Amino acid sequence: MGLPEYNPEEVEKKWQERWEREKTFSSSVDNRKKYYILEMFPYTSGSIHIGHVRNYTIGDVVAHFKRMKGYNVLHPIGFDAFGLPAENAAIEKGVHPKKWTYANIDNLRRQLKRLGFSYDWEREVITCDRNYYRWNQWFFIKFYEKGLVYQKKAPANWCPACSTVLANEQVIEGKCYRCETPIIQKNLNQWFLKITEYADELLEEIEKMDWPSTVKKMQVNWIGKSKGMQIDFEIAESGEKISVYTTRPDTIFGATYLVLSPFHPLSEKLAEKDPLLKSEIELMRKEQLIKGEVEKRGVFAGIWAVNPVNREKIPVWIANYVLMEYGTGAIMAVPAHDTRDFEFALKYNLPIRVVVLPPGEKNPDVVLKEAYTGEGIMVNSGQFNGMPSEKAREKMSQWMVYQKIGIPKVHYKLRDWCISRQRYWGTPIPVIYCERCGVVTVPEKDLPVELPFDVEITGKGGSPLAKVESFVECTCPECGGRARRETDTMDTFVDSSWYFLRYTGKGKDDLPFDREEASYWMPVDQYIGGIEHAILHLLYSRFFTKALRDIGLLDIGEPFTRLLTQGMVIKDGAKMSKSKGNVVDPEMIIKEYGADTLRGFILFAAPPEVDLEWKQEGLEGVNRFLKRVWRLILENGAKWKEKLEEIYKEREDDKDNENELKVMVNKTIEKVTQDIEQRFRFNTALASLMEFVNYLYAYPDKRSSVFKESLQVLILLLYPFTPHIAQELADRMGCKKELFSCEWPTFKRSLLRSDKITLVVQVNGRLRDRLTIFSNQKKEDIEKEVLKRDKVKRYTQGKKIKKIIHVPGKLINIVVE
RNA sequence: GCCGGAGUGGCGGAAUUGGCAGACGCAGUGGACUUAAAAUCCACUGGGCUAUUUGCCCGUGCCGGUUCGAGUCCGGCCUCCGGCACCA
Repeated sequence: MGLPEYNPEEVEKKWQERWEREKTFSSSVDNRKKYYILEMFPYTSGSIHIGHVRNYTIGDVVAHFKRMKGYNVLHPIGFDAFGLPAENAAIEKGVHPKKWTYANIDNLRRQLKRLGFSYDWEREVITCDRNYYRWNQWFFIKFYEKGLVYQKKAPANWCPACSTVLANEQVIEGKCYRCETPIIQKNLNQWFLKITEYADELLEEIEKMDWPSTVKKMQVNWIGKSKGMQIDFEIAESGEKISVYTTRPDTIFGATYLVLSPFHPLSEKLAEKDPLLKSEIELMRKEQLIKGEVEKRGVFAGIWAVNPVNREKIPVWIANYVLMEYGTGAIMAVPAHDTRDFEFALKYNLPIRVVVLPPGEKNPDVVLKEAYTGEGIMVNSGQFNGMPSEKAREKMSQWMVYQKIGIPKVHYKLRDWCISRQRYWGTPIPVIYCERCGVVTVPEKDLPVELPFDVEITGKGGSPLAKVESFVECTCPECGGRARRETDTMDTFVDSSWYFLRYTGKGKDDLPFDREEASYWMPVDQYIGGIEHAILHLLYSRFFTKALRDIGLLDIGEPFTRLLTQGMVIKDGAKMSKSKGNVVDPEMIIKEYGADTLRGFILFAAPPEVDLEWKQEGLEGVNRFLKRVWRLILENGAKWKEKLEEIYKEREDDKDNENELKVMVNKTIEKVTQDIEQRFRFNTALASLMEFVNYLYAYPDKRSSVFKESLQVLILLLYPFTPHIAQELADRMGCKKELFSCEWPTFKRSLLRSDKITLVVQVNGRLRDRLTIFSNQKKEDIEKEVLKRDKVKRYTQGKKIKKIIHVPGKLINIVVE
């Protein structure tokens, strides 16, 4: 036949080299409308895996599409390069973390280029570069000045295996998010970012975001806002105050005892006087430090409190189920209406008094089998008896405020973000401890505090930096006296909280990012990444953006307008992982089938947000499709046209064929456009392209100019998905331009439907017949014709027609009795 | 326990606003080409009853409802997946 065969490796390398040489996808500020598309940058351990390929392919489709739609597209990439794995490699293999990391980056970069992603490589960001992490330090100092950073001694989540502190968000089911070692608590002096200051704003604005509702919900739950009352109880003997926090002030008449956390200051005080109590409290403290549910235990504190609403004397207990970190560290126990209090009261035989009567219940002294936590009618509650509990909640709150017993209070589950890590491979915290001046931040001119290269990493005995004397010992920038440097480094989530801002400028080093460029490009229009970052990274980035706005560096408060969370790639029913041995290496696939086939398959196999089951056979299907496209184009050697016009022409004397082909082309354009633009459904977009190709193969008149233009449309529509083959075929057709600069084909509305339509005919909702009609036929004529059909008569004969439902162009349903 | 999400052929999935269930692809079956294989092309492919086609019945996790019409909406369950979890 003499047609060149499809050789993906040759084609792909040719264009990849050209894209690199000519910096094809480089972008800069201009007067077009901008579009910032971003995928979560890769962590620099090892090599690219299929999950990355999925993430980046989705982004690349959108980037190409938007370019063709005329947007000025920013599509950058970089590397998240600090973190524990680099140190683990050092411990296991004896490689320096820096060498290991940069070697990995070289490999990742090569692999990404081999996949042909349209990145602007001039904007590459590497978070372990001194020119990047110096800005982490600079932000730290700015935040410190603004009061958004503080240090405190606090019990910290400590991972014994990693010998470091972890943030709350990094503790998953009581275990380390990285190594799954059970977490213990340790009291340490640590640095915190005041994310709680933004709790309300983070909560309010999440509602408005075009994000998946699951992610929004997860963040809302994580912030965990609750509205209630802080109520003061008095200790009977001394008149001292104990404040409790409750969301159910309406149940206060049912409070039959009070409970203190074992960490409560009063528990501490009582323990001092009573050695027996002290040992009990210490035991409970230990129990509480174990994450997860522990059997409820408690002890009578030996004192009594007075319920402010009815002056009743109630016992004070200390129990392991009350947390010091939330509310006031003390609660009023209402066993009748709280499941935990109920369980505890049963165990220690404490009184249970019903104050909210469940609907249908008449007896105010009913004996409950379990706590009733719903709403109902108030009983045993003095002047509030007979009121619905929702209303009582409001009235009693007002009354308590008036009586000066309590005040309304809002609490959050969100905690401040602890950023101290006792590790080497991270950003040094720019703080100096001076014997005379105390805590001093490093002056801006001395930044960056550079991470020393010569260090011994053993994984044991605390921070490796603490052992580097040349690093630790320094002079105080204020008094010039002897001082010591902070040896903790920052959580790597700090690095990823602003990298998207760094991309907006090209390597300017007098500022973290150029304000003008940032205000042009930001916010990110579309962000794409794994659902596993729903809380951590996405919440931190939102906080950072707001904090940067408040120190005057940004005009916006939300970094990511639209978010897509892609599903995992699964093989043999499990997430791909080395330990399970079910990993598929993208490079092997590329070698065998080419990058276009890999990209095509991963888009075709499932919608982006759904988990994708890896099936080698499916890959071959997409490869077959690309080969079919290759042959279709080359066999019919059409010439590339500057402007498409034949496919939009409407002519009365069109042959059926021709009209149908035009409809097919226009419908395919519409479908692919909508699937990319509105729905992110690349699987159905590709399916419609496959249908289109099947149709073109079967088309009888392959010499017509409409057919030839159709081939060009096919190439243009295919380009975002499988750019190399599309570009090559366009080139062979004589296209002088790169496809990204070609216009995305439009469709003509009047050509979305052919003259002849197949109408579905139902009788009583059941399909009985099909009828071909002309789109301009009158409604009444169609109905008459339908009723004459044999297949219809069979079901309507001798029956009364009640009504006819006619959905024009779609179906007719004849309803008979 | 609480909060999300999802259940459709042998498989991945499609059906966008309530209107032909199963697009597209995989696997499978039959055929063409071939000395043969690969590649490619063509046809069939949810289940059952019919058996010449026509045709009829059943079918989207289960039970019920709304509607001319339900995979889609409503009520009640079941199962699986994800998140949070002594948060007062």
